[in-house]
Amino acid sequence: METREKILEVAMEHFTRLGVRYVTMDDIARAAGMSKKTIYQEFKDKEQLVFNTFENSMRQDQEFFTKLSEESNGALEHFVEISKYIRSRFSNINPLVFSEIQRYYPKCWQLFEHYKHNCAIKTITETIDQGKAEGYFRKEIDSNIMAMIRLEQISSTFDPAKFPPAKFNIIEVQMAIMDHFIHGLLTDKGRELFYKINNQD
DNA sequence: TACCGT
DNA sequence: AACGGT
Repeated sequence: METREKILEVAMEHFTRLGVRYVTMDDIARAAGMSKKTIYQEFKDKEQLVFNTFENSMRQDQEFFTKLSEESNGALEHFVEISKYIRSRFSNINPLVFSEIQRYYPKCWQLFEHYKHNCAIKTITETIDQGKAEGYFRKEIDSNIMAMIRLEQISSTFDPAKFPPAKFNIIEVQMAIMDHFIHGLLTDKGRELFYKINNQD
């Protein structure tokens, strides 16, 4: 594997599991089996490593979502698949990582914000529109407003002031909100399919 | 790996 | 004292 990719992979695993500030450059060098010098040849400083690590991971997520929407059999299945992905993806993430990045790595946080406003809202809006056309989602709802609400819901689960990790399991909160959100969109026909999808596995 | 500055 | 950076 390429040196740079190896570093990004090790860094992502460490940052998400233990927290960005807790993990030192020495830790990453040791885990990647290389010297710090090698890391600093690829990345200017820790801030850049953090930025590139999350940038890389978001790119991978984006690729996954694109593939998912190409393969999906409709908007509702798509939402359910995304829900599964989120569950697996976030089960290993220390929920404190996001507030940590917001506070100490503002450039990296801006990357998240940029993604939210330029990609995520568009993708969710399109999926809701598709579900309407398929007759699974209510036509009277405003797709764009619901997409924005959905993003705010997801963001809120990572805010320790709203859902303290000591009291709440983030994955459970995510799943509860997702279920509630989808029910708000569904037509009778959609609800029928939704129950069918949920009971098949 | 040892070391320095913060 | 610990950690980023050389």
